Amino acid sequence: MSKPTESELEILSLLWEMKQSNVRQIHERLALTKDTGYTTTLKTMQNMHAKGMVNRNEEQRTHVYSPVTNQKETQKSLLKNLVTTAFGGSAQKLVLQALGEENPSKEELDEIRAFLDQLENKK
Amino acid sequence: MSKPTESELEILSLLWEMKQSNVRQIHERLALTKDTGYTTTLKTMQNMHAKGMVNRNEEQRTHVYSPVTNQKETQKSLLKNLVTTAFGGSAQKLVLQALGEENPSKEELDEIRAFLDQLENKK
DNA sequence: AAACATCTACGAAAATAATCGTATTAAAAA
DNA sequence: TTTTTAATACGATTATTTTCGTAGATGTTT
Repeated sequence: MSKPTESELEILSLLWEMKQSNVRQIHERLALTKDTGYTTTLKTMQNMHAKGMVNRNEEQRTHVYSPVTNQKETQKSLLKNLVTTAFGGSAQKLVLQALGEENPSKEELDEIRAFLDQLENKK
Repeated sequence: MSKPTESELEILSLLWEMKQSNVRQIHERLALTKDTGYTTTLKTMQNMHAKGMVNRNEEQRTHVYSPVTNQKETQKSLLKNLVTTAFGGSAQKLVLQALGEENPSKEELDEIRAFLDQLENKK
């Protein structure tokens, strides 16, 4: 799967959230934060379909789109890409940096600790 | 500072590592992993200079480039961007996902734990 | 049925990124 | 000094992304 562009990722994010959607719904969500035309959204979604990034149900006149890849899959590849290009290949550095910026709550810290323990037990 | 493109980020990474460099050196490093012409590298670096992304010392015929922003700064903004666009704004999710992929060593796990403790003490 | 609204398809334009060829100039070597 | 090497500048080309206008088809309302 090719790396989604910024615009495509915006739409993908909405599709993950909505499971499936037509162009109109996506467009209205986008229009909340972004000044863009309907046909622009349409075209982007058509492009995504042409790239095999989304499924399209054409049974009805109003096509229904859904993501091909799940969110985790995509997040994984984007993360990997960022680690490689910006963190010299070190996921460890990315994690520490992200933690430093995040200002996590006590609960979040504990959740991470639990996860670390779980990782360690696997070994 | 505008978001660097993929090519620009490759070059930035090398500049962070080398502190400063001329075009030739950067190009030779790039050429190890990528089939690209010298003038392509040159042009990209000129573009980066035009965007204010790198400094350029023109005292010598061979110009010397250096990064304007440090690595952390840039990593921070790229991370933030990824969290926003791909992780629905949740840095926590990004951290957990990254940890899951990383398969960290015992030492790395301990380093993260230490960092978590340090974060907690700050509160 | 006529007018209107709302789809998709299609193409084209504008903006951005990536690539490279050529010209020119300065330094180094012969 | 002549030749060769190596640097920058500049423009052009290609590819990709973003954007939108228009046409045509299909519903919906009056």
